[in-house]
This record gives sequence, structure tokens and C-alpha cells, in this order.
Amino acid sequence: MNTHSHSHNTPCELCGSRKQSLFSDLPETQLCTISDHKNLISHRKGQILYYEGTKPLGIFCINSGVVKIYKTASNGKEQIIHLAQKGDFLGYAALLGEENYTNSAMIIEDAKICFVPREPFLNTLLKNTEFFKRVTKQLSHELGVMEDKLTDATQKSIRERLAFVLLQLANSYGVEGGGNQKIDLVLSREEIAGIVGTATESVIRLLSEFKKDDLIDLDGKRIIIKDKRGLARLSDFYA
Amino acid sequence: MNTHSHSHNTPCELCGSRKQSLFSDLPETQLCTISDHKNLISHRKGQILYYEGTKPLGIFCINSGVVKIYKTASNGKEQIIHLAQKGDFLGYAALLGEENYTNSAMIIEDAKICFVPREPFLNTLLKNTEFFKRVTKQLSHELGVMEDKLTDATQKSIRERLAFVLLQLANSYGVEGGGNQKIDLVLSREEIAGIVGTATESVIRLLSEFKKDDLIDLDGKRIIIKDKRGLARLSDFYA
DNA sequence: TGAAAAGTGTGATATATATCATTATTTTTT
DNA sequence: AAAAAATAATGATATATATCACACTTTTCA
Repeated sequence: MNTHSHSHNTPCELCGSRKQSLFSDLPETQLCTISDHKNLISHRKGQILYYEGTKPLGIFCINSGVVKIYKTASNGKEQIIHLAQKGDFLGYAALLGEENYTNSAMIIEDAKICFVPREPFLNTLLKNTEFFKRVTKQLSHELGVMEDKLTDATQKSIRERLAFVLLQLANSYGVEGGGNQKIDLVLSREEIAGIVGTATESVIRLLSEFKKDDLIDLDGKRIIIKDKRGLARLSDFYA
Repeated sequence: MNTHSHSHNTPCELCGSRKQSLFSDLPETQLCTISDHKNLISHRKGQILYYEGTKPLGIFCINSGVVKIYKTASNGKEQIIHLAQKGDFLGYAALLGEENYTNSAMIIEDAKICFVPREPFLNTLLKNTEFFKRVTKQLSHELGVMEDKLTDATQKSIRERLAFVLLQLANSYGVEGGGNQKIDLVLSREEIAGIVGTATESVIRLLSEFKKDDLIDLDGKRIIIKDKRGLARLSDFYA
């Protein structure tokens, strides 16, 4: 390993996104094991991290950028399962499930991502039960989230779901400005449709409807949330 | 513990459904720990095992019978997440996720179910890494299944989904008879609607349409699969 | 055993959303 | 900077499915 690649390959101990990740509580020695084997790679928007149906060789830990996790349905449309960002782990479910990837991952905002090979990851998991528990806890949590998504998908209208998705995006990617919140993430209308689970045209139409109703504003691809409460009412999400 | 309850409380070592469960590879001593703390309870159809939002105190292992795992949507309708049967574990995701139950569980076919309290279960998990891995593997697998369900829910029609659900039910609960397969499980039309994620009337209408098209036959609540291939074609499920 | 309740089946109707077609706009490429 | 490609927007249309209303049947239970 040369000096150059080292300078790009910050050790986990010093990694800023570690604190937000499942690695946050790992003791020094185990962190070093991970760190020694990991490999930081820069990815440009549009690149594929892995494909559904292929064999996982390790896990990915996002240092910066945004990744969409999606499935391609039999009609060719993409269902986006979730958007992963800084600190998120990718691909560990497939690894732990001893299955091929059940989904694909594509970079949607330029990203730096560490790859940790199977062995050091699994070894650390087995050596450190607390860490194992933490990973399992995350897995269980994601299962609960998926149950919510399924229920919403079958029982709510597209309008409700879109309003809800906008609120979630604002939560995760919102930046303040002029009293409003702007969703600071470039998503095509087609991708928004993939998150909601609907047709692109429906998203376009509903967005302009929301704009007409002063719930949002459109600034090119960016969406500005003007009336959070109104969207929440629309999304049927109280509680 | 008196003789009576003992006779009802077969030790795990002798339990017939154990072989199909996550407990199947547990060594004798650990199995005894579980066995000593478990409690077998008989449940009648309609009884609730646990409610969404409550705290899990242990896990359930189904010895016989069928349990529906469901969520109640904001419109009051039930989304059935899955049907659990002999050998299935229930509630471990909530336990491992250290969260309240994210769903509810109701008996839909008279059942005998063992309850294993939190502590012996978690202790065994931590003592036996192989067992822990196996549970985690199952969890990961379920996550993949949920991704499929979400994608189907957003991208397939109700007709396609109903056809697919019938095939799955035939797989899990089918009994041979007269060359055809009969789904040997009593589900109300409303419950089928809850699995598919649609309105009860739509299920009723589509079922009679399937019958008209000679894909199925209706014998009261039971459904007889006459043309598996036809249903598969309809469900858009090749591969 | 008979009344009440729950579940099933059918019809009429409304409507949200998918689909197809076309134009306008933005982004990318050369 | 022009050309090509991709994306966004809008309109017209079709239709699957939800919803409401009511009759019929089966199950529950008092």
C-alpha cells in the first residue's frame, strides 16, 4: 500500500462518519482489524455498488454521499427500498443471511465508501457479542420499518404516500433557508416515483398540485417544503 | 409445577416441531435450559398472542396451529405480514431490536405455542454463537422477503397479487385430493384481502372470476387450486 | 332453537391513478 | 455552440379497484 492510497484511506479510528455508524462502540483493537482490511473507494453518481442476485463479499460503510437501494420489478420499474447515507452499513443482511444480494445499490450522490471484506467483519462480529447484538438490533429495526412500508403501500393513496415521502426526505436531507426547509438532494421525478411506488407522471402531477396548494415550492429538481403541517395532515400521519 | 401441567409440557428434546425450528441444532444442555423455562399454552382461534406497541417479554415457538402476524393501518384495515405455523419463531425481532412489538399476532387455527422468556432465550443466544448466527440468518432472510412484498405491492395489480397469494397458500397449506390441491386453512375473505392488501369485495369478485376461468374451485371457505400453471401465469411469476 | 351477528355475494357508481401521446425544457455530448 | 438525448410537464383516455348499498347465507350464542 503506497503513501498515496494511505492518505485517501483514513483509518477508521479517525473517520468522521464512524460515530454515526454501527462501528461507533468498537474497541480500539477490533477497530484496527477492520481498519487494516478496509478499502476506501470514491464513487461517482450513477455507479453501481452491487447488483441483486450477486454474491456479497463483504459490507459497505458509507463515509459520504447517498446510495439508493432498490429492486427491479418484473415490469421493469424500480422500487427504491431506502436511501442510505453517511454512517450507514450496506449489504450486511445478505452476508448474514448467507444469500445473494436481494437488492441493488446505486450511487445517487458522489460518495466515498469503505469496503470491509467478509472475514474481518464476520470475525469481529463473532468476537464481540456486543457488536453482534448491535448489528442484529439494526436488522430487527429495519424489518419493522419494512412492515410499515408494506402497510402504507397497500393501505394508503399515492397522494398520502408522496406527502409522507417528502416529509421523510426533508427530515433526512433538509437544509434551512428563508424560514423553509429545502430538500438538498437531487432526485429525478422517476426516482421519487420509485420511492413512493407509483408512475413518474403521477409524481409530477401531484407535485404541481402540492405546489398549487402552497405546500411546497419547486426549484428545479430541488423541493422546498413550505407547509410541513399541511403535508403531515395530507399524509395521514399523526401520532 | 404439577404432574398435570408437566404432561402438557413436553420437553423441547421430544418436541416434534423442534426439528423444523431454529432450535433444531441446539446442543442438549442448552436445549434443557430453554425447556426448563418454557411454558406451553393452548390457544383457540381468535385469541391474541400479543399486540403491536406492547413490550416483548420473550419469544413464542409454534408447536401446532397457525398464527397471523398483522398490522392495523390508520384506516382500520389489517395488513397481514405473514402467516406463521409449526416450528416458526415469533417476536424475536422485537426482542432483538429492543423495541416494542411492531405488529400483532392472532391465532387463526387452534394452536399450541411455547413461550420462552427473554432471559433464557437471550442467554442461550449469547452462549451459542452458532445459534445466534442462525437466528440472525433468519432475520436477514425475512428482510429480503419483505423487500419482495413491498415491490409486489407497489408494482403489481390486485389480480396478480391474489393469484400469487393463492399459490403461496397452496404451497404452505395445500393437501392433495382428486388430482388438485386444496388449501387446508380457513381464512375469511377479509383475511385474504388483508394478505393481498386490498378490499374484501375485490377478493370476492376476483375469486369468482378465477373460478369462472377454471383456475380454482370454491368449497365453502376452502379454495381448491385447479390450474397452478394458469395462476402462475396470471401472477406474473415466472423464474 | 331461534334471534342476532358476522360473513359472503352482487350490483351500481365514483375516482384515483396508470398509460399513451405530445410538447417543452434541461442536460449531456460532440 | 449545435445537436442529441434525457427529463419534465401536460393533456386525453381507459380502467382497475375502492366504496356504498343491499340481499343472501352461515355462524354464533343466549
